[in-house]
Amino acid sequence: MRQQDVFKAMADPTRRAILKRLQDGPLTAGEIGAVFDITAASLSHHFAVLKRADLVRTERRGQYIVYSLNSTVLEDLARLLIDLFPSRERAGGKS
Amino acid sequence: MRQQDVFKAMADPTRRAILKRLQDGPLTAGEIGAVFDITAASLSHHFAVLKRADLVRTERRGQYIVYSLNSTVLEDLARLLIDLFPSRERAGGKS
DNA sequence: TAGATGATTAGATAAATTTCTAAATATTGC
DNA sequence: GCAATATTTAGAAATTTATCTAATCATCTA
Repeated sequence: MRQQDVFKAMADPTRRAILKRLQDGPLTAGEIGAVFDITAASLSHHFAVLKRADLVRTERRGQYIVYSLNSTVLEDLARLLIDLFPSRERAGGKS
Repeated sequence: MRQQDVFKAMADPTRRAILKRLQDGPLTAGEIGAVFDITAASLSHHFAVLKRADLVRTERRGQYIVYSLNSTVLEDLARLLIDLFPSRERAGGKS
């Protein structure tokens, strides 16, 4: 996981909304974009950022491109945050 | 938690490094900055961003200002990410 | 009170980001 | 092959961000 790419990707509200839309299953680019007041080109840029962070996977299906959530990266990110918690100095070194 | 502020704050590598430095306990601005190749002014900007996100708390101690980690926001953020996991459609609606 | 030290604020600049329009690419179906 | 549809790429404009220097504010100590 390229930490920087993932945090950068998560820093934009539109991209977080895209991920949320993908929670319930894969969607085509058009289906995702339908609810955003933004051009398809801008959407496509956001998809590229999410792909670079490996937060989404793509699969072409005929004319369409289907996006799906890659939750393992979300999991890694959550773990990383938890690892930032203050280490209560118990014997055995920093947890 | 202002989601946007928190994600924005986490998107910068210097700020993440600052948080990491605070894992083992509070530090003054100067102590934190000592390991970064950056001016005190720039550091101060980063502190402001972290404070706005409520990721750090400050306390003046004489000449110094002591920064400490506010882990509850990290916890909230981790939970938020976990809640983005695909909802395996079990009876009872989305988890 | 002055000088020194720690830290923030103000203002400027360079780089990155978001968004747009227009053009290009991929695929379907006639 | 051509037109229509779905999506991405290219290039430009506006905004935001990270950084710097210089100036200011707060506190300590002599």
